[in-house]
Amino acid sequence: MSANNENTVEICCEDKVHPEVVKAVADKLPDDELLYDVAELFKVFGDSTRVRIICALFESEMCVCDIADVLGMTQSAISHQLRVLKQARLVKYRRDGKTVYYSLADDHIQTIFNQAFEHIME
Amino acid sequence: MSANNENTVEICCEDKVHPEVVKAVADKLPDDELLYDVAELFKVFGDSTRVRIICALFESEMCVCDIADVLGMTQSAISHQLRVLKQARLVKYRRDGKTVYYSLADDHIQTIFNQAFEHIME
DNA sequence: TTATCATATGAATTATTGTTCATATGTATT
DNA sequence: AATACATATGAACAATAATTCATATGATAA
Repeated sequence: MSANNENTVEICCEDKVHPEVVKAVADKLPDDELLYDVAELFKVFGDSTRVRIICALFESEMCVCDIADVLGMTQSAISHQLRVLKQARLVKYRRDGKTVYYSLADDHIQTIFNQAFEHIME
Repeated sequence: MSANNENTVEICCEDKVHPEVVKAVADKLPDDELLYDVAELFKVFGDSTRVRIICALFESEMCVCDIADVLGMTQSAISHQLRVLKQARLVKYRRDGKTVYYSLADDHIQTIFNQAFEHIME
C-alpha cells in the first residue's frame, strides 16, 4: 500500500544521524553472545518467586518443603523454579535421605542483589 | 477423584520438616513488596534488547535513531523498549530539536552489570 | 515388598511480553 | 500553512513462561 518502499529500510535513517557515535559504540559493544547471557541471567532474577527463594537461601540452606512453606506455595511450583535456578547454576544441592537441601552457588548473587536493593531504596 | 482431600493442604507437610529454619527464615525475609520490586527491576534487565541498549549507553548518550542503527533494529522497537527503561527510571533523556538523547540514570546500573559479567565469565 | 514421604517432571492452561505495522505527536524548515 | 523528519504509541500477533494437576522417581521404614 505504501507509495515507495524500494530502498526504504525498516531502520530509521540511511544517513545516520551521528555516524561517529554509532561507529564508536558499535566497536566497543561486547559480543552479542555475552550480552545475551547477561540477559538470561537477569531473566532468572526477574521473577518474584525466584527472588524470594534466593533471599530465603541467603539466610540458610533449606529443603524444598520448607521453602514452599516459607513462601506459602506448592511444592511443585517451588520445585519447578528450583530447576530453573539449578540450570542457571545459581543454586547447588545435597541429598540427605529423602530430603534435598538447596543453597546458593556463589557470592556474586548476594552482591548483585545488594546493589539492586540500594538502587530501589535510594 | 482423590480419595481424601479433607484437610490435605496443597502445601507439602503440615508437620513442617524443619520448623525452626522455617520460622527463622520467614522472620528475616524482606517485605514482599520490596522483593517484588527487585524482581521487577531484574525483569527489565532480563531482555537482550534492553541489555544491549544499556550497554550502548555505557559508552555514550545516544538518540533513538542511532541506537536502532547500532542494534540493527527498528526505531519503533527501540522506542518501545526505551519507554520500559524510562518507566523503571533507568534512563533519562533530553530533547534537542527533533532529536531525543537518552542516557543512563545512575551508577548502580553499571555496578550491577559488572557483577553480572563477572558471574558469567568466572 | 509394600507403604509412605520428599522431590521431580510432563502436559495443559493462563498470563505476560517483545516486535511489527500503522499512525500520531512534536519540532523545524520552507 | 505545508512538508519532512525524529520519536512515540495503540493494537494485534507470536512467543515465552509461571502455576496447577496428575503422576513419576527415589529413598526410607515397616
